[in-house]
Amino acid sequence: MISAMSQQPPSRGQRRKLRTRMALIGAAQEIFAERGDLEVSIQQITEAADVGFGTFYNYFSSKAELLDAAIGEALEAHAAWLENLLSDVDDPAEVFASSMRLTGRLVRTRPRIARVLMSGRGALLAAPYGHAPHARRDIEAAIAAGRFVTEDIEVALACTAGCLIASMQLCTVAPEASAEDITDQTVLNVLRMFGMEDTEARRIVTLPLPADEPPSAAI
Amino acid sequence: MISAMSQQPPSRGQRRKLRTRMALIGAAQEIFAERGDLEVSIQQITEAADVGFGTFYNYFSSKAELLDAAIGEALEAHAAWLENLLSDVDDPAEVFASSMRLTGRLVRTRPRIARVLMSGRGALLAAPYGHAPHARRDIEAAIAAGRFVTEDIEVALACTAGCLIASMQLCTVAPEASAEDITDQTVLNVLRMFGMEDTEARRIVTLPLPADEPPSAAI
DNA sequence: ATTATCTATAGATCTATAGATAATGC
DNA sequence: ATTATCTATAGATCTATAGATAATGC
Repeated sequence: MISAMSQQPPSRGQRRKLRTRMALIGAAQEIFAERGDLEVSIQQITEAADVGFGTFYNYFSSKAELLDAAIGEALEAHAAWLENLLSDVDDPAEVFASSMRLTGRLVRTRPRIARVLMSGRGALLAAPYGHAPHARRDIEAAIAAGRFVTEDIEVALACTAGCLIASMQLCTVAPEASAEDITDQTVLNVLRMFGMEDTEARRIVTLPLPADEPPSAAI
Repeated sequence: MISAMSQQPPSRGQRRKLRTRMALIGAAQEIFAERGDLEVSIQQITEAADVGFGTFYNYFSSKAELLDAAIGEALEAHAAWLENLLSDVDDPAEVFASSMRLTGRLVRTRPRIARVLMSGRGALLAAPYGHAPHARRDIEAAIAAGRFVTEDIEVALACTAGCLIASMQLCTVAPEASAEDITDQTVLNVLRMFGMEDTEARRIVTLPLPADEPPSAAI
């Protein structure tokens, strides 16, 4: 493939293209996070991204296409961020729980990316990319290690995503509530759902979390 | 209040107004269920509802207002349907579980209303109307009866809604899967989340359900 | 007579493209 | 010389309203 052959560092032009693309995606993420929907004109998007109107069509052929790219980018950045923060944790149950706890806290620490993850058309743990495959792998490893019990892993994954997104929405509508408390309570509920005994579940949701660095400069 | 004073049966004109209003709401529900969003012109809505274009503005001043009314109507109809079907069940844990099991099955039996409930801006169990207050009351009664254990009822309600909606979405993307199995597995997970012991939880999710009559003629 | 509904349309968008300008690569 | 970006605009929407028509109530 051409991309595998050209191992040159990206030229100035390629960097410029990437910057323009990310400006459009970033503007879309911001608008999507604020209004929950892309009910804006392409002109408003290009203005927010500070690029010429016609430039939009050099990158995307419709608003929906930009929206998909914006959600996909947020999911990938989120997965990479978690992967990086938790790379040295061995216990899959702990990786699973800490990933949820870190994600829930984003509602306060990085509200825009949190809103994209929440809305993201329910793709947070259902998509075949982003963090979803990691979460599935953690659940399977925890089952193999005898730490989780569940009958159907697809249903378990859906319930996990549903609990997390719903509790993030709860944090959003109650701005004065503690997102840490709500999130950790949610994770405790999920661990109980997986048949984990109470003392061990409580230990896992009170472990110290790694320092929360922004997932990417994009959003 | 005037509405309390006028106990006359509705006149022909009032019935006509209600019909027109419900035609608009029904068309919006249908379109919303199909596309997941109201990205349609008012003209297309009025055409689907088979009313004149200008009539729209006799009832709603914007598309968003119609959308809110459409979601609210679906939530109310759904709550009334469950209330009616389960009115003679005493055990709150059973009412709670059967409500979830009936709702999940709507994905197959009444896909349009199911999609409105799923999308409904996460309001299925978070709104101050519809089925949400009933579910909260059932959880509280089950706690009082010592059948459920949970630390925070708001979080518990959010997790319940999240699991149900996520599993309904799972049923939607896997049309060949058994919605009964997925839904009952989900309810089992939720009951486990509420600290219910396994044998009792399994008994409750295998109880016979009342016959599934449509919630209303509107959708 | 009153009230709801329909038809027609003005004015305000919004999209997609064509052609001009600016930046990059050799 | 090539490629990306910008500006300007034609054509196609879409919204909101005004005025005409049809249905209801007395």
